[in-house]
Amino acid sequence: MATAKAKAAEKGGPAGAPVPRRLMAAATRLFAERGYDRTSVQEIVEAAGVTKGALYHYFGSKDDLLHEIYGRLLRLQQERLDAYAGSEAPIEERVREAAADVVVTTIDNLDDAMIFFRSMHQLSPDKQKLVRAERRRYHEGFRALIEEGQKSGVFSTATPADLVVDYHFGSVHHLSSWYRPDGRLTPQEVADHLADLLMRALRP
Amino acid sequence: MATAKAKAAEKGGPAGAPVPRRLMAAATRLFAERGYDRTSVQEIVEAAGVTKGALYHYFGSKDDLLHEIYGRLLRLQQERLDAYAGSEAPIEERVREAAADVVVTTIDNLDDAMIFFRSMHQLSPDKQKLVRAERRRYHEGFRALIEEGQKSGVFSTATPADLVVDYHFGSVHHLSSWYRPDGRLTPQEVADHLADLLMRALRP
Amino acid sequence: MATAKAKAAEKGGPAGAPVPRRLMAAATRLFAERGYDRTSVQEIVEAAGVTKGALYHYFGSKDDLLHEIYGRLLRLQQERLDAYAGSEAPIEERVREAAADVVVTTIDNLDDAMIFFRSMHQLSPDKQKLVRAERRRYHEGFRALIEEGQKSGVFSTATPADLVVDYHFGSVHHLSSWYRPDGRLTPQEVADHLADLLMRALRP
Amino acid sequence: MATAKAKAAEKGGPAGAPVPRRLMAAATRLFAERGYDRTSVQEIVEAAGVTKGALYHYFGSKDDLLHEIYGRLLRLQQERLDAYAGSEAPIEERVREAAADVVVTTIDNLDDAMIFFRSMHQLSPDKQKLVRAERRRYHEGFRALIEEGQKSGVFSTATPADLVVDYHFGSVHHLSSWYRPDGRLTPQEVADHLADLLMRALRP
DNA sequence: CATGAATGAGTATTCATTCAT
DNA sequence: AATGAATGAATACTCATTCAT
Repeated sequence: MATAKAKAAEKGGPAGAPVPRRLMAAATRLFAERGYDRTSVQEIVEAAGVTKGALYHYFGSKDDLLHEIYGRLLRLQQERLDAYAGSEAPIEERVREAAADVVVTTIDNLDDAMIFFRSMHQLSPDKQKLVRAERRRYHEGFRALIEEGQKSGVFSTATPADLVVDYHFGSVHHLSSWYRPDGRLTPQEVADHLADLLMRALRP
Repeated sequence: MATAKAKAAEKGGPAGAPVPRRLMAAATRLFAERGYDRTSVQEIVEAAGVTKGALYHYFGSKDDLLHEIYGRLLRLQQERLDAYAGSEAPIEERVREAAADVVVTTIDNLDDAMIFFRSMHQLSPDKQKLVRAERRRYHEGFRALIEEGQKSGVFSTATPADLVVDYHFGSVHHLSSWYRPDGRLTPQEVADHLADLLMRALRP
Repeated sequence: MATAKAKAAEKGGPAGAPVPRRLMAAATRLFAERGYDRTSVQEIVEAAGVTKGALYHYFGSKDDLLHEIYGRLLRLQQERLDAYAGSEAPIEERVREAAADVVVTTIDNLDDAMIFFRSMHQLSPDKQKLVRAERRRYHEGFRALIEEGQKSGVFSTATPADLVVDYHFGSVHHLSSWYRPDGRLTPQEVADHLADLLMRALRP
Repeated sequence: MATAKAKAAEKGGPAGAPVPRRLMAAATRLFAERGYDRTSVQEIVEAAGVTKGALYHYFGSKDDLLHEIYGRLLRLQQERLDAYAGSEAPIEERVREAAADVVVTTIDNLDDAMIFFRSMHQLSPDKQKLVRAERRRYHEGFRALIEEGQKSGVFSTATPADLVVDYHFGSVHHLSSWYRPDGRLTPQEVADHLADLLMRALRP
């Protein structure tokens, strides 16, 4: 039975995975499909094969599910940015790799990302504040890299670093509006192109 | 009273402006403030100083108000893009100006833009299809400009034109997430910076 | 039809009476029968022959219905007390009559009274505050009468007037716990007995 | 640890007292604070520092806790009334002392009393019947004392004994609505005043 | 043109209780 | 004796929309 559980849990699938994981998987899929407010708690628990009581046993509110989805994506991206920031590679390389990496991980978690950009404002005000604070931390980490490149002369200083970050992340956010897994380009190709555009824009 | 009307009508304000305009103004403000689904029809009619009957006299549904907001913004931007596309100026200049202009008009209509990016998926499927088609037309108009520059050799062909357009428009969509009217930069300055980043990225 | 309405409205009956009155009548009966919290909004609207939407069109919440029931009783009793307070009769007579009258009107509105004493604490805190303030005003009006009698020497001063009022009103509150319309004594007989007990206790 | 237990057990406190007692103490406090229906089983077990399983091990239902609170108070008051009834003192003295005593014990157990008068109707019908029967027994015991006084001529027969009992017990029930431990009068003073009012009302 | 009372299906959330361990 | 995950039915409340006037 332990092995059955382990097997089914691979993707948070409905069979024998732990209930909270099943709920998160169902919520993520449904929020991405029809949006947060168009998804009822009833639909989530039906998709997860549990009852409402079980959901509220693990999550305080529908809002909590949304917040957890954000947390999952934010933690992942922050972790990866930290790795690039702390690397020994030349700044130009670190920025290019970080810029491409965030594209790849966004595409790999496109449902989470779509939910993020569409539904953040439906979070309760206090949770929204928390998310914004974490988001800002991420933004500032990236900005620090850009500024480092500008100070060392490998990047143009024509544009304030803040704007550069917003420019790049606008395109990252936008991915969930147009990227289709069955499209012409692989995630890595898209990532390389977008990172390339950023690097070219930063040439002195 | 005629003067009072004229005065209040400046911004679609509540006093004596035509009822449909007052409804649109109220809906736009409220949708931007609290989101489409968090705004009730009751709140809209109260803010507009009319009754529900009046709203349903002019608009078929709440959904229609949203669709109308989209139409207003899309028509404006398409019009302006067409002007740049049809101009006699060198291609580089036309792209730079179009790229900057869409930033300025987006900031000038930041409420509309915020609603656009947050609430498009809350439109009814058929209206969503309509909007997407118009959006695609706009996208293709812009892509044609990029391709013209690539063919004539003034823009690098390293990145497919489609991706370039998505890159730039990602940052335009993103504006409503970070731009604040009381911020450091004027709309025109932001527009110049973002257009500059695009042009630098396109350098051969 | 206007006459039909008028006829049916006599007791707030369900037939043609105005919807708010029908709702109040249904709520009063059900709250008295099974208590506030054991009565669902669904049951109220069914008993009134309307839909939930109609209830919430006229009342902001279930709580509002309760508050309105209190208001109705409080206004009635305050009005009558004011009449006795302002009368020209000798103080002893005024107190006896007021003391008896509150018993009669309590019995005449026994459902309201029962709801009052059982369910007041289930009101929202702010509404509870309002009710308590009005109740205190009533209490103080009655206390003033007692004190007037004490000062003029017709009532004993052995007991503080406050306690006297609480003593009498305890028995008034208690009425809904034991009085049955089909019992041995008429409302007026009960009232006379209780007023008599008060007057005897107040003899110097 | 044994001493810690002993200390905390003084008031049925949470530390080391037996689990059922801790549950009763927590339930009593919470029911008095926010009412029976506004208190969840979860809150009770948290306040008692145990789990739901433990509660249902000792009590059949939430309802049982309420019933037990009633039983505790009723047993105490019946016991004390029986003592006065069986005493050798003159009837006037026995009534005065019983009337005062029930006031003191009500104030000493004000939480129990408040729960009693507010929440009796929230008991299940059959338990309610039981409680009412015990209450009636108490009422009749007190009435017998009044009647004894009336027959022996020391009390007026102007008022039926039943009504006299209801008059006095109305004020006892009412205590939990106004008595505050930090008020002007001690429990004994209040008791003396209320007993005095009763005795004065009964003067022939 | 405009009203606003009324609808009815829908929403998130709560909670006493059970039961496998 | 005790846990705590899970149930499932019930709850108050919302809201876009309709329609007789």
